[in-house]
Amino acid sequence: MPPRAKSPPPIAPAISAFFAARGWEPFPFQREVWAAQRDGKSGLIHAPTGFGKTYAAFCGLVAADYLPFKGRAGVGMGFVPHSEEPHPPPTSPLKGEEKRAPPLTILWITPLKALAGDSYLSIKEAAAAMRPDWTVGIRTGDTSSAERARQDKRLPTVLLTTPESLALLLNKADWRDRVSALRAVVVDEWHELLGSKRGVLLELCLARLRNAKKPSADPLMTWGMSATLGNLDEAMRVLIGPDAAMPVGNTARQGGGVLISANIKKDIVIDSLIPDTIERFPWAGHLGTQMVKRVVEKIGEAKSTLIFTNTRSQTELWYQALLDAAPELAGQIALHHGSLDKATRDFVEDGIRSGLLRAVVCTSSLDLGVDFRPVEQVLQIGSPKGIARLLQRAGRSGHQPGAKSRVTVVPTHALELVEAAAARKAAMDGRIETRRPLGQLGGAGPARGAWRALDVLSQHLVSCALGGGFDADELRAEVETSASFINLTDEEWQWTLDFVTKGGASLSAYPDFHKVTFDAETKRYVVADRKIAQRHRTNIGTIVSEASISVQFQGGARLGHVEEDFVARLNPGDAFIFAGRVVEFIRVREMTAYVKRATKKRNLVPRWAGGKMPLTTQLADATRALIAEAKNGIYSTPETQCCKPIFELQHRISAVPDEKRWLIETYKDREGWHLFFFPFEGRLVHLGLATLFSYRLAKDEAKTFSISMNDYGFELVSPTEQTLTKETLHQLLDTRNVEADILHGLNAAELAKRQFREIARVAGLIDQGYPGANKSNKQLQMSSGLLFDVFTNYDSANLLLKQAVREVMERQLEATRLQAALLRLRASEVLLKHCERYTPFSFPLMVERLREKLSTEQIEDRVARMVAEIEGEATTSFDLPRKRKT
DNA sequence: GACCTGCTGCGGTTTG
Repeated sequence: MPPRAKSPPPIAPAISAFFAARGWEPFPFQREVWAAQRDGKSGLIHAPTGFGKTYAAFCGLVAADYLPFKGRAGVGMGFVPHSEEPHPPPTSPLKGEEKRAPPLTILWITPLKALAGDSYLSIKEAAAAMRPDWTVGIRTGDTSSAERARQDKRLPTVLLTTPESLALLLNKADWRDRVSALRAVVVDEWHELLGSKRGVLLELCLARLRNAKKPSADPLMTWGMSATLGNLDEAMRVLIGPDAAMPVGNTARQGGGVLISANIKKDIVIDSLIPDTIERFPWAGHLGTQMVKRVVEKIGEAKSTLIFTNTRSQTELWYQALLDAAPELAGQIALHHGSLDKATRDFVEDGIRSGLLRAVVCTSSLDLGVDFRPVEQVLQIGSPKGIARLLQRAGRSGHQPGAKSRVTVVPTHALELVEAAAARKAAMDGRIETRRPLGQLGGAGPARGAWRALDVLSQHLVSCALGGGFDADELRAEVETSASFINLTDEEWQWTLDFVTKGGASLSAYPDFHKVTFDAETKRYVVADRKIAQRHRTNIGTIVSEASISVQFQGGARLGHVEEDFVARLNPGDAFIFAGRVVEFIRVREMTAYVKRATKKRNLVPRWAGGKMPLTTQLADATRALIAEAKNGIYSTPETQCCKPIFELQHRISAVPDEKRWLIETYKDREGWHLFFFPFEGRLVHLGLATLFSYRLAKDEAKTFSISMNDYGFELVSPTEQTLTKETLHQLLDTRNVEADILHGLNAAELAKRQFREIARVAGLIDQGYPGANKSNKQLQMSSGLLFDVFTNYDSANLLLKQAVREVMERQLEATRLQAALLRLRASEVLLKHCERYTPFSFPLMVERLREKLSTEQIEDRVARMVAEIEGEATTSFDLPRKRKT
């Protein structure tokens, strides 16, 4: 008989003692969490950070595992178990060894490696106090090979990992044995994964884990933790899978999910830095550096400040601007963004934690992750773009129960003041954005135009073939239990299976694409080729980044990375600002740009091609509502009050729209006929509308339009006469054939081709190369472009091609939102104004368009002239975005 | 000497 492990201490007192020893309040909804976990249910916990969600979830699971499944009434913190009879301590399957830790019992998934490390410390501490027999470990890409080897022998009782590392774990042939004792999966920051392909990948892995449970075993619990979302119930359903469809209360096995939404009152203060005189405040621009003095003052008011910006280059510029304005801050401020070297970022993060740094200028790289207690205030430079986003950032300050979170929006142009006020109103009313699962549009459930991420499914099929092989029917049934693949059609399933086995219709001649083979003996799909297996494992995951070049001091430290295109335009001797310093470019060798400290003046800042986030629907709605107030002479916020002169001018020379009326301005000058439309629907929808309108206007007679857009509206300019009547407008707003017309108007093939790169990568059509030896962007784009052409010509039914078009429609044009916008505009009255000059609303659109076309000198002249024209009505300066001279 | 537009995230190995 194998020796029995030492009995763990009674659990309830251990949990109570753990909390008591630290003087912690229990998590306010702890009873609910634990009661659900005791009954083997799954669920989602939503509460502000700093209230002990992690401990609540973990301790409950510890107790749930410890006590027998039936007949428990509760544990710890005032709960008393019905039965004092604990589970028999786990015994080792390996003979002759003493005191083996229990096998993998809890899987803890985080979207960030850093978060895994952070939670590890908390969990390790809690486990040590309650279950000294448990082991806790981390497995991410950073895990050492020694630790990997240890884990490969035997996984720890609690394993913290990422979705990608979990997928890799399921690639191992014996994964089922390793998870046979698994009781619960916890997904931290689930909202970060939901709505992306990473989330889809995780859904598939969770379906695997659930399905691997023997019917006789206790069910696998899934617990998620999420920030505030407008659709928490949907987020929970997607996470916990088919459990959610079950009625609550029959048996523990069938219990539906438990949504624990802790409406803990968290004080959040949102305000704006109001410019001294709005008359001198820009109408356009994005940089906002004219507020630098005010920001320096703000920094002085708090012990520690996070300054969020919207782009990486803006971070670099603001860091320099702050140092220029307040040289005494040198050494007390730092910057942080995703293209900086990890060592620098770690250094900065430590500086915030220890309170050494006064202020850090950052991008959303600091939105999430480790807790920064010393942070007292948050500044947001420029539009926050969304309410949830602003709240997330506000939450980085006042990071403990009872403390106030505060964020101050620093506007970069006048209308951003209105956005800030709108965001505050919406936040106070609890109007928070939803995050829809990928491919699911409109209301709940698969809607018209819904699409499925078959690239992720393809990757998953190969993983399953590697992870012990699969039976097609069984796997299909399992896949369909994940929310993303509910109602998967026969065609989609068969196509994907063909794709991984034969490479689809056009690649059947190439054995490299026959990844999965059918093994007649075992009657299972497997991966027979070792090379294919290895290549698959090195390419797992759904994140596709732009290829980049590292920047490194010659013979010294790495600074971070910039994009190929930027480096391609540099000549040796050129200086640029990067990582908060001025460096001089020397040369490129093997995907590394070598630099040295620059003696000359800086003149360049790298630009990165990142996402162009539009104003969210909720924030756009709230902004329109405040503008409508202004139209009626109501200025209920300090921000709109400040903007009063601008609204009055807009009203005088054009009109101010409201909820029932939308504004179109026309204007004619030497350049041609200008049409300005102001739906206030966010820039992506505006791109779609601009494309749609220009296509429809040009359908009958050949015409060309220049287009520009921002989050408030868009402009069409025609060199030939273009007038607009209410009749033509009616035709423009026709909701029929919208997608077809947009696809005609856009170079859709080109867009889809670009989008296809990501799909080809995720589906395993192209390799990224080994980490550290990544292929260049051009290589990737070339091979994915080649495949795109091959499919288009020889395999037009390829479902990945169709997915590429859907992704362009939904991600780049927000087609669903566009349809809704059309309906709204059709139902509204139009205010059609012919204007004699540019207005506060149209001015930014004009600047936006000129920026694309004109050189710096030309644009300066033009803008100066335009400002002069407006002068007298209201004077304004402008913060003009400039084209870089290269 | 002006003045700068677009976020984040992960991942492999081992046969001497």
